[in-house]
Amino acid sequence: MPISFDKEDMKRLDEVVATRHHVKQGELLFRDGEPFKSLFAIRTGFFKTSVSTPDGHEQVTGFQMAGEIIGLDGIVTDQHSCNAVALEDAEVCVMPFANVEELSREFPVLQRHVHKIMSREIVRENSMMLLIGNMRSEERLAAFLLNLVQRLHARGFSQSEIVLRMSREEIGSYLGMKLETVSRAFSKFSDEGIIEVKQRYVGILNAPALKKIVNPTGCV
Amino acid sequence: MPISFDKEDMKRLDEVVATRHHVKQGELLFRDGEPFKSLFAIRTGFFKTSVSTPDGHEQVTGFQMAGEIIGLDGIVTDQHSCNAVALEDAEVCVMPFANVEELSREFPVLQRHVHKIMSREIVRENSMMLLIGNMRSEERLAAFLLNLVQRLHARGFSQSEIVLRMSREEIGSYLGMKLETVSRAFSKFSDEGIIEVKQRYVGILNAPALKKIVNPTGCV
DNA sequence: AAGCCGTTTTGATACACATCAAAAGATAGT
DNA sequence: ACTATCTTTTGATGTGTATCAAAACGGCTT
Repeated sequence: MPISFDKEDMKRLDEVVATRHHVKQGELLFRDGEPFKSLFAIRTGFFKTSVSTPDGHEQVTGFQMAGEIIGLDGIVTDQHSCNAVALEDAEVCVMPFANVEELSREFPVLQRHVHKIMSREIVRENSMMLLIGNMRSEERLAAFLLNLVQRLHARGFSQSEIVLRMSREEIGSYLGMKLETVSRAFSKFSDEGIIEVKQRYVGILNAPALKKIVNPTGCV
Repeated sequence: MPISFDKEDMKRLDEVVATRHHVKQGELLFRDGEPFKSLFAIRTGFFKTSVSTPDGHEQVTGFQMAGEIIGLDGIVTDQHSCNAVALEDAEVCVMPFANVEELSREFPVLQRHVHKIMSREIVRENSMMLLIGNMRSEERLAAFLLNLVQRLHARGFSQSEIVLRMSREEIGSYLGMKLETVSRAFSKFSDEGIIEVKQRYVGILNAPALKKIVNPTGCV
């Protein structure tokens, strides 16, 4: 948090994130239809969120990692409208939304922060629509991998190595393609020497090439 | 607005929506990259928002009508990240975001309202990802038409008649398909007697059939 | 009313991805 | 270590939608 607060302020702000919660791999943090009470800040671990069609088809709507906030979908109806599943053992801060709102009124910086988080999610989903609606399968996977390393790198992990926490099927669902197509795209990139794949480990050997796949007219 | 304010309050709240702005058909309300200052509440008219790939491909991210808010994308970076174009002559209320934030701190109902609007947009985009990622072209168009009449009906328009404000190409961009495919789906529905199409006029003759196309296992 | 332009429709063909199928490889339990 | 199960890879085939092309239609200008 960029601004300095006095001790009293800090104590109040701490209250909002006081309680923590552990979620084991495979467990739900919340599910579609459940009453909404709190946002969750991920401390450690990795989540996926997803929505479903009535006939059971799942669409992964996002993958979230440490430092990211989940649960924003629940605000509008006071009910969650998606499922959040831990893809590895995780710890979250439970932030009762009533507290968040109360403190936001008191601390403009926090208010601004909350607004930015929600806006960021809207912008992210805009770009996902662009991705799913306009790109072909290999472009989607390349964009996905670049996004993932970039976020991991921002958290102090390697700039060129990923250990995927999700299956091919989950990647496919997120990107609007079938698991076989995901696998084929991985193999193709691997054959071309752009990446190195061993199960869920992915090494990025040629990042510029990946970027070029996403944006063929590499005019940046 | 559901809650009652005293006169002084109303005056202050009015300030936030004091200035109005007219946008002619085809004109931009804001464009990608432009500094973000205000949200816009649509009073009359019809807008589309879109993002673009570097190579010029456009993805329509939404169609907005009276009563809806646009500009939320700009909050996170203080820059707009999409374009908003009027599809018919329109009037908007300009709501400087600094005012919105200030008054939100003062009036919890307003704060709650702002949060819900942002959350609603997040949920809408989740369902768009599901639509584009999992459904076939005819299902997408059916869902699109149902969504449109529902929103129009909520504004006092017909439950079964639409005058489209957007071209086949714009519909296609929004739904992740080509304009020819949109046209073919329209023709198919028309042949089947589900809808009546004459240019941009669409009459819905058999709403249940449309719903069944979206959700084949009509278990609701 | 004639001519021009952009939009929409319709047809023929091509291709990207889905689907179906099976083998190979990992992972877990006994 | 060995079987059972799940995940991933790879191949063969099918299909939905894109692409290419041209005609039909409607709106606008003069």
